[in-house]
Amino acid sequence: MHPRPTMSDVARTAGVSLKTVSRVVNGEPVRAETAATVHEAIRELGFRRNEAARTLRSRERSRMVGLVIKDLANPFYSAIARGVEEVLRARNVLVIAGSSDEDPERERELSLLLCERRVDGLLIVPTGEAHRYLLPELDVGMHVVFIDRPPGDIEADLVLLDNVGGARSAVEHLAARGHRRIAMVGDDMAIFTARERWRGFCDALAAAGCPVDETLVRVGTHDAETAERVVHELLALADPPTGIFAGNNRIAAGAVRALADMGAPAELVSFDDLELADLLSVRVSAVSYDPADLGRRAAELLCRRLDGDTAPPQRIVLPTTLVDRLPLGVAA
Amino acid sequence: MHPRPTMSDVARTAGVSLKTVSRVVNGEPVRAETAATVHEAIRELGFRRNEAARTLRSRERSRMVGLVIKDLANPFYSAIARGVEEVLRARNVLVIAGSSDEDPERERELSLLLCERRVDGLLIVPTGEAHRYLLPELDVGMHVVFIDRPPGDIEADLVLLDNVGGARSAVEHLAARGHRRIAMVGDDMAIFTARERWRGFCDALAAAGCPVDETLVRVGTHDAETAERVVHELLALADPPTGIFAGNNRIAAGAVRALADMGAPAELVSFDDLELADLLSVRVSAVSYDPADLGRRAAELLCRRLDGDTAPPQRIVLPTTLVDRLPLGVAA
DNA sequence: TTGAAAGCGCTAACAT
DNA sequence: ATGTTAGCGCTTTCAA
Repeated sequence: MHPRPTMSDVARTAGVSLKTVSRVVNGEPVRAETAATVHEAIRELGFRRNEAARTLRSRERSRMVGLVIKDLANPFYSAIARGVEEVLRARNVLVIAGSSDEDPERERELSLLLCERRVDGLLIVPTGEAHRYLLPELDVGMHVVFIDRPPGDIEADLVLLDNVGGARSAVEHLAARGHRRIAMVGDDMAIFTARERWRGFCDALAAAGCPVDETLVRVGTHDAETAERVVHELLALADPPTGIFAGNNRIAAGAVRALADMGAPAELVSFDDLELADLLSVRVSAVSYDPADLGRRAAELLCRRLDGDTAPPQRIVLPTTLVDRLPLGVAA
Repeated sequence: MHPRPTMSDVARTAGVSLKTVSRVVNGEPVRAETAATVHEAIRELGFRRNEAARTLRSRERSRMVGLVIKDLANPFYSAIARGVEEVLRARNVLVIAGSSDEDPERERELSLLLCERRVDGLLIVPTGEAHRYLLPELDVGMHVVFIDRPPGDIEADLVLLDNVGGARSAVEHLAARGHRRIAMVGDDMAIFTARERWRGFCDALAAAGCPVDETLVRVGTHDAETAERVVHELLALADPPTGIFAGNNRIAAGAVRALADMGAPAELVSFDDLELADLLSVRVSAVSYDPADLGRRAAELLCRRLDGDTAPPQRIVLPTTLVDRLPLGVAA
């Protein structure tokens, strides 16, 4: 194993100066014969330019951006990563991605590690409420775009889903099918998207002239197992719901289990679509959207900032679509 | 917006030498009072050390590894990414991840970009058959571990699933249930895993004393739509199969659609498990495994190499588990 | 067209 | 305990 050759090594081997090698590597004008000699030396030594050194000296951007998401393995977030990559690839920018696991401290740690690496920008699906630690970085020109949820205590660019509108459309869908007793099973209200979806749920009920029945509202449901239990409880009520709005796909999966178990005595609409939904034994309509779009739009916004856009912080809201999979005709 | 401060700036503000700042930042012994002054200046200026410069000078590792997978958004590959991250986080190593989209040229481009960034190692789910372009990098000490498929024309560390054994267990499962007419719907035979699973299929049939019926073998099926059509065709045969082995989850999804459509006249086993499989209208057993393990094992192997292990290229094969979801009793 | 010298932001090796 | 000098691998600047 040889040590990694540098431009000096190439220069020595080719019998030219360091600067000439630099010129060849950068495609600057050099006599064809000289260039050939240098290329020969490059091949012989297996030289590859050190991008970190180049960036340091030339004061160009690092062409890396940092992406902090909840969980790389979660399809929702990995789709975001993919959208980000799609946009940045065109600019030859690489993505350093990391999972925060919903731990604000880990999110902070990761973000600051990325700043030390001098990424050109940071894309964050925030977990905590405290983002003041980014202020010094914003001050010295780091660009940050938040995705899916707003940051806690700073103003910054933001790309969101239309959580309120999506939830509203789900409940309108149920109301239009004749349901009056509509339940909501939602996630922890500490989560921004859960609060927004709850707002949409209430809006739609109000618009439909249905009072909100507290006994039919179960927020704070964070996993599929709990959701399954909660839906069982709802269906066991004396006056059970005939329509159920599941606040996310984890909850929907639990709800599908409970409904399948009880012979589907209620209709289900889910925020987030489910894999192979058309093949499930229980019909489920869904508030659908392309999570990759969140990543794409955030990356595009970041690129505009890198290109010098200094407009005040933007807030982009992406629409959702309702996928109707409930049986034809009106229920309840 | 201030320019980004350097250690010199901090030194000037604190009225000390550059080296003293370096000492403080690195936690080397410094008089408490001096340290306080320096910390004050660091806070005031919003200084954060440039990791690229540090790495360049100290000749330490970059603490970044590159991960090249087929598609960041695909749950199989994003789970690999997650496994990699899990192992590397403990070492404070960040992951630069990119999608090759099954384009060997893109894979090459990405890998070499990562080498220019001087990542400490490369984890690649290879797509092409040509990996000689990595030889110069291997020669100067770059560490490469391949995941899920072997590289084309070089020797290197490798972490794989037991494709042959998994496929064999799937077909044994069907044979044990009394099936004699077992079909295989497999992916393109240009793909390593498809070839291996085909081998397992043949092995198991031979062991069960079933001849391989060519009319029941449909390889070259790359997407769910094709799989659906192919399974329809199989079921429409004069002497149709009673058991079907789907070579991957895309194919299984198509097969589930076709089977649901025809009233499930055959039993299905899939290589790769399906999301919410227990809730599908068609029962499907699966050859299951933890894709994150592929990433973890590969990252661990890489770490051993970084720690100086110079043993010859390793080949790690991870076992699969059969998840039996077919109805009790013997079919066919 | 080519080269020599300086320096990006930092640490190593040596002063003091 | 603190500072000075040199230099990581490269590009910039300026000179030949």
